[in-house]
Amino acid sequence: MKLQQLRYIWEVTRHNLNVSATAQSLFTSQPGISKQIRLLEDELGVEIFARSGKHLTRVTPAGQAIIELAGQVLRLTENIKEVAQEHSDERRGSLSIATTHTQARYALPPVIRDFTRKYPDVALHMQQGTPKQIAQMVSDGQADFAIATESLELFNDLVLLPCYRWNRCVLVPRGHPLAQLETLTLEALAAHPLVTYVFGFTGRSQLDDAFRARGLTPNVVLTAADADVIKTYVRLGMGVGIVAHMAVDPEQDTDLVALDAGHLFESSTTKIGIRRGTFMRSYMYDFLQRFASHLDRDLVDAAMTAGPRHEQGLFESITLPVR
Amino acid sequence: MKLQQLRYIWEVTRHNLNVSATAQSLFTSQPGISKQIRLLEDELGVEIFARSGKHLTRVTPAGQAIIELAGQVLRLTENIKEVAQEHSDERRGSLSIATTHTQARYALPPVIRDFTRKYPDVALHMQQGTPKQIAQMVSDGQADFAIATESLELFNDLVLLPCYRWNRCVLVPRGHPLAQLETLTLEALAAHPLVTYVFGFTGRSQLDDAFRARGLTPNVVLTAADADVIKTYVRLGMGVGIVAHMAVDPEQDTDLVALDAGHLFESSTTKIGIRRGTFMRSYMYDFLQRFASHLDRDLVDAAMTAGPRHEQGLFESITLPVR
DNA sequence: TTGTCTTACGCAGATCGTAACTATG
DNA sequence: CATAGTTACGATCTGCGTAAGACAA
Repeated sequence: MKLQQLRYIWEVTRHNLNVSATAQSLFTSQPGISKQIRLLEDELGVEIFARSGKHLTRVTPAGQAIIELAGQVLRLTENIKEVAQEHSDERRGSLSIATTHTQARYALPPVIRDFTRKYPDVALHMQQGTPKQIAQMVSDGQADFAIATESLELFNDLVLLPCYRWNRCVLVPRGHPLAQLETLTLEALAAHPLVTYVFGFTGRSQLDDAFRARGLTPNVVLTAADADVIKTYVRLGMGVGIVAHMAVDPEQDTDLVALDAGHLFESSTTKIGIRRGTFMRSYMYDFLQRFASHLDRDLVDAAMTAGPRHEQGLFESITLPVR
Repeated sequence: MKLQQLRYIWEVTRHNLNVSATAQSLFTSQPGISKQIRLLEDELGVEIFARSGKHLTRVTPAGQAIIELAGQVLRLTENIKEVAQEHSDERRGSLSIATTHTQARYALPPVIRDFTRKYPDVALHMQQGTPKQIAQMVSDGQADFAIATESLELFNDLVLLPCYRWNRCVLVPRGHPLAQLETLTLEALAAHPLVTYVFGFTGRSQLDDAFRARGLTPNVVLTAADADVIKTYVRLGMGVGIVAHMAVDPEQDTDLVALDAGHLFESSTTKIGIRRGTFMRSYMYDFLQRFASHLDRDLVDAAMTAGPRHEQGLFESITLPVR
């Protein structure tokens, strides 16, 4: 059994059992992979992939279990490399952050700026995606941190670190009737066409919940994955925008009026998800604390080593900042 | 990074950093190991072992972490092999049981007999040792099951499965004054020289506790690791024996009188310890249930996947058999 | 001086890529 | 007929063993 063989079966599975495509992505030859897989199967005495003729059609039950274990092995070898790098040069390495537009655009910039300044030799990758995509990326080891408000709890191999709470603003053009109201209500909102986040993004579910709880059906005419797009359509007069409070820029958005909506909706909590078992580089701890100052090393370590679904208790006594 | 390199650093550590001895135990050459370790260190860019001149003197901090991870990798590769074998031939394999004399001599024989009859192609190894030794063996992966009454809880990488409860008998030669008493008391026992188990064996601690709780100091004149030796000395008139109830054979021990002592001592619980993360072969589940019928597959799986120190709750509602 | 690791060197086996072949859809 | 996997073969690399050298206890 070779590490490469384990890598091959893992990668072939990730490429929908297409050996040729796997070979391309690994910059090696297709026969090489085929042969190594055969050799592994011979050594183990089990078929890992079921073949119909010359095509790999599916993973055998034994293969399921073996590939799962192979994945664990590969992640551990990654950890070994990380440990080695940490001890050879603790300021050099890489950090891959998967996140949503909202975080990337409004929450992360100052943190990223300071971080790259302090760690010029840490290669920083930022990948954008839907909350589910980014959670999947971290779960698969393609990224180190998932930063989002939604969907992270669906993956139970992720440790979730709550970072901050936030609430919403209603955005209207100057002179809009809603801006004249003394107190904003859900009923008033429901009377207007709305422009807000796509479902599955940026606390959209809390928004729907609030309307439903009052028996109202909001008239959402347009949804977008990010606040910049939403603002654009509010400016066009398509409707009333509902965005995260942090997405309002008092300097840039002078043509719009932002009405606080904290009393209308439950606040949402933005979290960082990290794969359980990930080796944490020192600069990773540093990043976490820069993003959310209560996330000190001890707390993070405690959360990472706590059993699945046990880590939330650690945060009960902590008051999260509100943004 | 190669699996062999990880195996080498792991084994070298287990052999007190003696490369030559490691090479011998692995039936390979010493330069081969040295070179592979060097190659691994070069690749990782960290020293794993600190050297003074040409001798490996200690493990570096980075090495500590790397070796720990390497161990996990190696255990996972073992699991892969087990999975493969389970799927290629679920009746062939091996089972290594580490246990104490008491279990091997009195509790296990019928189970072993039936088991080997049903699984002739499972190579059964039985290793005897002190409770601490056998727990260490399972923790190190040298054995699959640790069966004992004591010390297993000291290793928190073991899942503990309670099997049965048992109590003690007092053994005296025919005609001994204690045999005439209507009810046996601790005070009466304390008045006689005692022969019983060595500390750390077979529930010895419960025995000491009982005397101490009554403010008595037992006069233990002789201790042994097994009941056969104890009986021998009881026969020689050296003292009164206190052994596990199951160690008394009504047919063989006709020259001795066994007085039940269940009312004098707290009962002890014999447990099976299994390393967390071990892949369980189907015959292993079968063995467990033959040894303790309440240990069905679901219960064992639940205990194995429960977090450290959480598995005990699973057994709270189960009444263990008494032997 | 003994035990132990390192360096040097050569062989056997393994890996990988190219190219030709074959089966599937 | 195009796509994808297998077989065949040769160049290269790697791992391992022997033998000789170097350093500590």
